[in-house]
Amino acid sequence: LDPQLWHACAGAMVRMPHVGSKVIYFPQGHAELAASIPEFPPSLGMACMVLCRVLSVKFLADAETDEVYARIYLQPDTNRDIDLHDDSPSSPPLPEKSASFAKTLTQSDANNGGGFSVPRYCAETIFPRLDYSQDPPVQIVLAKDVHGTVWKFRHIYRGTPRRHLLTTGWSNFVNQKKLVAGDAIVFLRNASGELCVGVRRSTRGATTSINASSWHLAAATS
Amino acid sequence: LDPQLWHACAGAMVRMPHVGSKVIYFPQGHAELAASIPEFPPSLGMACMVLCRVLSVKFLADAETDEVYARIYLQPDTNRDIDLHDDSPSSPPLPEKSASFAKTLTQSDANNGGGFSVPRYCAETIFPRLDYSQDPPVQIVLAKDVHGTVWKFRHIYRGTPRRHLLTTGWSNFVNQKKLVAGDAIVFLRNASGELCVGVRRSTRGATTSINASSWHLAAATS
DNA sequence: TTGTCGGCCGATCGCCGACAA
DNA sequence: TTGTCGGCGATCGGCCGACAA
Repeated sequence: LDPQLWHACAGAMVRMPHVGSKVIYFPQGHAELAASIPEFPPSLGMACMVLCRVLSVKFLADAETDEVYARIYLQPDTNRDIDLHDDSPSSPPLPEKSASFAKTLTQSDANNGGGFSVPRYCAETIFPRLDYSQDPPVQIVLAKDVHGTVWKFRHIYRGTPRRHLLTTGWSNFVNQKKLVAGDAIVFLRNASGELCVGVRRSTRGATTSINASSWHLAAATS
Repeated sequence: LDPQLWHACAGAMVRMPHVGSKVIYFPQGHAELAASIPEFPPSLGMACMVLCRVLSVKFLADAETDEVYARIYLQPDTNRDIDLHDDSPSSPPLPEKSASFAKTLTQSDANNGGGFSVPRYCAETIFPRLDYSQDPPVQIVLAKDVHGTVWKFRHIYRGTPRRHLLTTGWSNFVNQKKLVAGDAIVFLRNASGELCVGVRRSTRGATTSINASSWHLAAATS
């Protein structure tokens, strides 16, 4: 899974810690977010926070919903003094600028009767160059999702006044991904120049839950 | 799950042992059918057959495919002499006669474009009585599947020459159950007079596999 | 008796520009 | 610039009897 696509789907608010950096783990905060109560090793005691080292970070996406998440392995750190200034706890903006664009789906976008209204900025900076000498200008656009699956869209520039639209292929995408108005779609041109597409679901209904049983604290010899 | 519907779906070849009866369990035969190798308790040794008592028999149907199967608990029997004559190892034909009819789906039945051609015998003996004074005779038929879900079909007697057909509702049933030509459908009128419907999938592709991990031999104190 | 086919009609899908926010 | 709407043409689902096996 492309880290840039992952970050574009997660949104700009999300910063992930680097491997080797120090973080503070809050068991209670984790427990409150988890769908079921995670089991903590008794050695941890009832500490409200645990200073940890990040052993590994894996960027993942749910196979069904495409929702992105990360699996982070933590090791309790023996160094008791909480001095986080020497570590950069959050990842800096990615060095390679990858153009991305997110749009929340309108009712018309999500209606199965129609297509997708592409904001001009997205069409001109993210999509492949369109040949405006045609009338109307049309092209087929291919985009990879988080699983590597390629989706095909007909991209046309038409109407009065002129606007960019995705028509054929869009309806299929909406149905397969079960998108509804309010969900967001992310288009991104990654470092290799490939067009990618991701989704960011609206939080209505609190569908996002953390599977507590998949969480483990690395056993610390301390 | 109605035992009569279960037997109708399983077919006439399938006979199930009664609770309390003696059976011979063949570990190797079981292992060859199972998807993964079942683990046998070491106390069993390498016996090629084990004389057992039937502790319980539960008639079940797969939640996804509707395929019927049974969960049977066995207890190794201390009585070493293999004299099965006093026990009736297989269930006799069910005492209450419940009319049932099975038909293998033709290409036309499975085509999404069409309906289901009901053999006359099935329509006249299994289906609810049709009012032939109408022109054409039509009725709505309700049928319960193995999960208790009720399916609705339009049953009409029309055409020249006249024949029984299921039209509206049939296509939906075929799609939901993922039926293809070669699969069989079972109609049955159970003891309570309710119409039931089951499926018996063709064995092409050997989709039926036994989940070995769900099998256990009752620990015998012997 | 019943499996397959072509006809046909209505529903739905989805592409379109008009219009207005 | 772009969200929503009504129009409308193409496609598809599905009901029908004809016909033959």
